[in-house]
Amino acid sequence: MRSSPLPATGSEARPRRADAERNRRALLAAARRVFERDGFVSARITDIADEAGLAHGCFYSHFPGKEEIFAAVVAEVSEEMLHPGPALTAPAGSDPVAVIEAANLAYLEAYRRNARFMALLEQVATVNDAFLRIRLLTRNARAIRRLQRAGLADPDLDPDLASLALSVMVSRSAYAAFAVGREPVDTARLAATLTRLWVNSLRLAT
Amino acid sequence: MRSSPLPATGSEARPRRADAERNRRALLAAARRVFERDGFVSARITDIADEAGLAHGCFYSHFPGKEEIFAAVVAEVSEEMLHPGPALTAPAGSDPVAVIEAANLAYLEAYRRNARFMALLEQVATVNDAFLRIRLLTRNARAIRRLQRAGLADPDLDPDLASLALSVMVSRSAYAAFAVGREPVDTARLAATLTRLWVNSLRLAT
Amino acid sequence: MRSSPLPATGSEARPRRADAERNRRALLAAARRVFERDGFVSARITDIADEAGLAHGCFYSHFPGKEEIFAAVVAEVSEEMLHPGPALTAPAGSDPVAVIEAANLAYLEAYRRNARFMALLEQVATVNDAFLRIRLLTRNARAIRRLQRAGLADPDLDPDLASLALSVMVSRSAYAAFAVGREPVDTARLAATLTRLWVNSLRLAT
Amino acid sequence: MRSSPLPATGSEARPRRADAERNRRALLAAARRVFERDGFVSARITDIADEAGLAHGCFYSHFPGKEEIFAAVVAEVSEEMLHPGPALTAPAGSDPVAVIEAANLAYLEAYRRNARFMALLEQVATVNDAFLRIRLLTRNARAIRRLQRAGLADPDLDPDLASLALSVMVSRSAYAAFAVGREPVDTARLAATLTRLWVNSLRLAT
DNA sequence: TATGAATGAGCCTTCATTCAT
DNA sequence: CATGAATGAAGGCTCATTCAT
Repeated sequence: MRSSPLPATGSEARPRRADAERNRRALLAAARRVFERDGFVSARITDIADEAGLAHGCFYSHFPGKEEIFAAVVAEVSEEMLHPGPALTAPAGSDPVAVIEAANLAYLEAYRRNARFMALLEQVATVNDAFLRIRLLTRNARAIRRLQRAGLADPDLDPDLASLALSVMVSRSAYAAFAVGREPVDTARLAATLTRLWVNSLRLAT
Repeated sequence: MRSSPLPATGSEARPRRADAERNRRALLAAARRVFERDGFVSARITDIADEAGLAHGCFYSHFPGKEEIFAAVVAEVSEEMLHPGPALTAPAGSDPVAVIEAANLAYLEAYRRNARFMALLEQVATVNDAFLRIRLLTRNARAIRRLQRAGLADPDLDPDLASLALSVMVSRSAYAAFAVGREPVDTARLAATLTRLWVNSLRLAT
Repeated sequence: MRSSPLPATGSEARPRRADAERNRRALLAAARRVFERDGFVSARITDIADEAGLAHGCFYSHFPGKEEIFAAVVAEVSEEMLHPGPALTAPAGSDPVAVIEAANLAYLEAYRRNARFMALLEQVATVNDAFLRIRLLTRNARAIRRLQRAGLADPDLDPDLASLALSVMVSRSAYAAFAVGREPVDTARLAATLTRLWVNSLRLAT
Repeated sequence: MRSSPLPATGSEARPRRADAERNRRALLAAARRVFERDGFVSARITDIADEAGLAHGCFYSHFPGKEEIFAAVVAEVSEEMLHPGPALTAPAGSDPVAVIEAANLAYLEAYRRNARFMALLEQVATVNDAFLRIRLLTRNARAIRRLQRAGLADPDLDPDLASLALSVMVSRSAYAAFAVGREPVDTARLAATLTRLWVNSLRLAT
């Protein structure tokens, strides 16, 4: 795995650095595999280092501890999983149903790709994580309010609670379908169902 | 890990000494408090025994280990939490919306009462648990199919996926509202919102 | 062993006492079985009491601890196993070879009957036990000296060391044959061999 | 209890750090002292590590548990104690009595050097150990048969049983003399006695 | 930085012994 | 005396973290 660095002419600094970065990446990738396989609690520093082909003592040159490397893996995965539900903030004039369906489909596909790690996230989710979602919920709630004012959505719904409920409906359905269930689920069919439930529930004019 | 997930509660109900039963109950109550406070993994046998006012060695006279006492606490809580979503199988002739609202409200109230422990359960939930819910989902899916055939529900919905989505919408909203969120949530208002979303999403004739 | 004293007039004294003695015997018998099955170290007070059909707390009404009940079992078995080798102190005029053979045979038979417990004894044998044997050895050594003086035994042998060697030859052969070996050993044949070795080794005039 | 009775000593002979090997040796030496002092059962991992000047956690870097380090000590001692009795398989033409005496003396000396640990071995001896000796016994039994056929040994002896008896006579005399007895025993004198008993008992032509 | 041996806090579990009933 | 629940000392083992090389 390791490439032998160039002989000591005088330039050991650069290959050293390159090795370090490579090892850091190896640890991250190994951590993801180990976390997915063993869960957060059972994952051991030693296992992560072993999986990366490094001595366990080396781990601490790159990460202060298990929580931190977990956070780093979360950050990696989060790039694909930013949106826990379809954003209703599409440009004016676009078909809102199509927008919702596209967002749902994108989310479900991303979830499916990262299903093992997302399952892990659900178990480790802490209060902090939950509050991170609040912004998204607020954004969705604002969109629902706008639709209500425009006479396009059921005016009897509480925008905040409806936003919450529909958001968790999508994310938790993805969890049930991809992280827990064993039988393969037709992603498009699930996306279509979620979109229709969403549209129906808001009584979006179609 | 260990064999019997649910210790036989019935057969040991009549112990030789009343003290023994009292201490068993004390351990159960203490375990619930400790689990809610520290989570399953961090909970220590010693803490549970301490919380119950007993020596830690005594713990093993009543439960084989941490998993078993956890299962016993789960069994206790489960009596209140049997229904993860509103059952659509109300007696014919009753107002379906009222039925749904009543079921939702009952579920949310029960969830709120046991919120701390339910939050714990979500984190410890295993694949097995998920499959236990399938029966309920199947029942709900059947109800949706029946309504569709009767022309009372949106015929374009996939009954199985819709059943899943609405079920997790309710349970996960409860989790977000009572187990994670800090601000008190108006249970009635949440129940009303969930019911309306449910009715709307199925396009139940009202 | 102990005779039950006269009852105190007409009360519960007699059955109580009788019960106590019966339980003491039950514990002794149970202890022997448990020791033979599990060895001294692994034997637990609880197991002995269970085997006797008594509560473990009851054990301490009869014996102070594990060592003491073990000693009591040893005492029981010792009644059959007093002689670790053939005594050479037969009445004058009797055939010495016949005496040796009879003694060996008796010892081997007794060993075979108590083989499981004797095996245990070998493992638990302490320095103290060893010194208990010294008297027997001294007695045998005296006999050898007498035979040497009478010109009936090899005068070049050290009587003390020969006594020791021949004694352990018999007892350890019994151990190997009955306590360790799995195949059944012909006791008579072993006795005959030991006797012949003994006679030969002392060069007893035959 | 655990799987490998003898840890591979050869493959780990060249550790990355010389310290590791030194500490492994320190643990072995410490274990021998602790086992001799406290016996197998009472010996604690902590004591062994303390005796070696190491933290107890470090023990597990070198040995999986108590049984394994004991086996390793046994292996060490066994190099000196391979022969539980004099081998009768001397080259033709050599004086058989001298051969027996030399073998006995060598065995007794080795036993004396390792007396404390041999005493321990006797107590921990299991059925397995006993069967390991069978080969040696078989070899001796063959030698006795050969002597009998050559008219040089008592033809009335059962070769197998005699072989067993004489073997245990030697090993158990060593035990009595060096492991149990407190008074110093003259090794040469004991060897001479055992040899004479051996020669006499087989009626070896001298 | 990489290595991997050493450290030691921490937890689980067993079981002899006590003691109230 | 019998009972069996409670006690708590004792020891095994794990594993995150440190550190000398």
